[in-house]
Amino acid sequence: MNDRKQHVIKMAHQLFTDKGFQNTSIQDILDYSGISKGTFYNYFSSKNELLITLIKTIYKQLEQDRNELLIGQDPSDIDVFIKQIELHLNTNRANKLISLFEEVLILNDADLKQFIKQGQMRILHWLFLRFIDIFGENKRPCLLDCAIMFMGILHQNLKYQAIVPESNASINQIVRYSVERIMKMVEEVSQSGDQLIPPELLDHWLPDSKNPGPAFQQQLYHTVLTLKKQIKNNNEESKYLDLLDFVQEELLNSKEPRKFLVESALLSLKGCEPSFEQEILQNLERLVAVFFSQIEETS
Amino acid sequence: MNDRKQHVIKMAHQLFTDKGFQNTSIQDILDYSGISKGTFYNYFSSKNELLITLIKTIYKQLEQDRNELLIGQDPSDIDVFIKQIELHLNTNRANKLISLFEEVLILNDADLKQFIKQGQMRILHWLFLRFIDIFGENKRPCLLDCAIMFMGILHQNLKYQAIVPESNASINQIVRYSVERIMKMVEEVSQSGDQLIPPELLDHWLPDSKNPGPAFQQQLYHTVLTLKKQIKNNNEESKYLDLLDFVQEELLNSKEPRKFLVESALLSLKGCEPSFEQEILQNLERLVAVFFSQIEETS
DNA sequence: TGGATGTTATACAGGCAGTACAACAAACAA
DNA sequence: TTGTTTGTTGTACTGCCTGTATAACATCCA
Repeated sequence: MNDRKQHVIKMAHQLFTDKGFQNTSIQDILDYSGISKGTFYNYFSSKNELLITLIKTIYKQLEQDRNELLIGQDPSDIDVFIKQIELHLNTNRANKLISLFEEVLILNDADLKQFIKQGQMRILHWLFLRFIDIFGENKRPCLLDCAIMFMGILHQNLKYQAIVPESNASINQIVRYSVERIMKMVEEVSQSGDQLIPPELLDHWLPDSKNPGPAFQQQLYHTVLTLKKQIKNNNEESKYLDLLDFVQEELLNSKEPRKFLVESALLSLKGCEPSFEQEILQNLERLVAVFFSQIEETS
Repeated sequence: MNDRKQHVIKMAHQLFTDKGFQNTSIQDILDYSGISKGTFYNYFSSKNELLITLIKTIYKQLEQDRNELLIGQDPSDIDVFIKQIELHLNTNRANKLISLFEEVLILNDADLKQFIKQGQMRILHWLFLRFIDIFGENKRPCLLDCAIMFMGILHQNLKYQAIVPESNASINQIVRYSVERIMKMVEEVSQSGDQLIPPELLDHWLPDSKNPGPAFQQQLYHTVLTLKKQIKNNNEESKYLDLLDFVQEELLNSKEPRKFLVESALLSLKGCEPSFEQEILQNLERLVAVFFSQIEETS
């Protein structure tokens, strides 16, 4: 990435943590980082896209650091787990990521929402896998529930601890307290046999990068179908049908999907706007974007 | 409140739940409710103020309904508690309050933030008092922590349940599951003796409780509850229970509370002095006095 | 009948996001 | 060297938003 672009991201990050995302105007970013409007829109299509790249860089680093803590250690060692959680929390706090996340979830930007939700899903997935390390494969059925509840317990404890006037508890204490609770809870839940969400559902939520998950397949299939129905009356019917088929085929069954071809196809489809409902076409675009972002992450 | 103003609030509420708070412009509200800009700014100083009054009306109703569920019931009955929680969640869902809340917490409006945070504190406080009802005074030291964690568990379970494709779990199941967990957890935590936040801090967070309103309601209801427990062994038990219920009902839900009746009831209660802890009864008297002094002030 | 109060319509100032475009700068190839 | 490409700048513009101001109109009540 460009040095200059990097610099803009850094300055924007500072502004976001100082004044909040919403409360930072693009003009602020321009002034603060000393670039012109034209350049900004050359780098990013919007403030949201800037935020996405910002969060991506932070989290890529975090996941790497977090996994390094595990190298050469016993994965069932609870102290290692606690260290990893603390790393998470400290990163979050240092970058004020939580408030940024919350802020973003409000915005009516589908892309951004999708992106954040996937990030949370990845954390949940990681937590689930670590719980299996720690508590054992035989407790698997209840461990997704427990991972979900652990996030709730931890966040809530942190939130109210922050309000306490003279906060006498360190992050370490809160994490240890929360971990203590979840350890007992895992025992209790696994004995009771209760289950809210079977862990298999994780695969639906978190499409395997190279092998798109069934949920993704279904969504794509459904979207394409809806679009196909809408072009019934068009005179260039077959052309658009072929384009849609191509996109679907390339995403689902090609080993190395060619991004440029798919995007070109989308562009052509857009050219026939009146035939399509705007919303559905945007859905397709979103799906394609999600698909390729996952490809690029893993490579 | 003005009928017209009420109507504006109603229309705005609909727009907010449909399109989100941020995404609804004042112009939208003007068009949708058919008033002019001048009138709007005559009613409210800003969109934020409108939101505050909106949330206030909803929550006033909710707290009343929620407390009514308890009248004449055993306060330690877990099923009553579950019903109250469900009422909360259903109201939240029906009004899309949660997203509104989250949305608001972002905005850089200090008033609004304060208002919402106090609302959350009130819920937490209520939860804490209910936990004392349910689990007993002797577990008090850990019950604020448990109330906090219960909120985390419940919200997180709901959040991820909502993502499940074919949500086969009802709200009732989720609440029951969460309550089951917290019950076991209370036992565990109270035995371990761990504590994160001492319950005394609640008083620091909450605004002064002298002024009536929701805080007053909670105090009243809790005082009455404590008294009820103390008369368990009395031979004229039912009579005193009825008296207490009457006082609570008259203060909270009557449009024109009859002072003479309430005071007569207090006198009768005093007649059975040995059964009551002096201090608690005086609390009740003080609350009643405060209540009527406020009534007389405003009339 | 006349004043108080509430309401409307409209114009206006100031701020924001995003687009468009002409002019400039630096790198690079022939 | 010259011409081209590519990135950058500054500025102007559209369109949407909030919040203020005000003249004209409506309604109620004494």
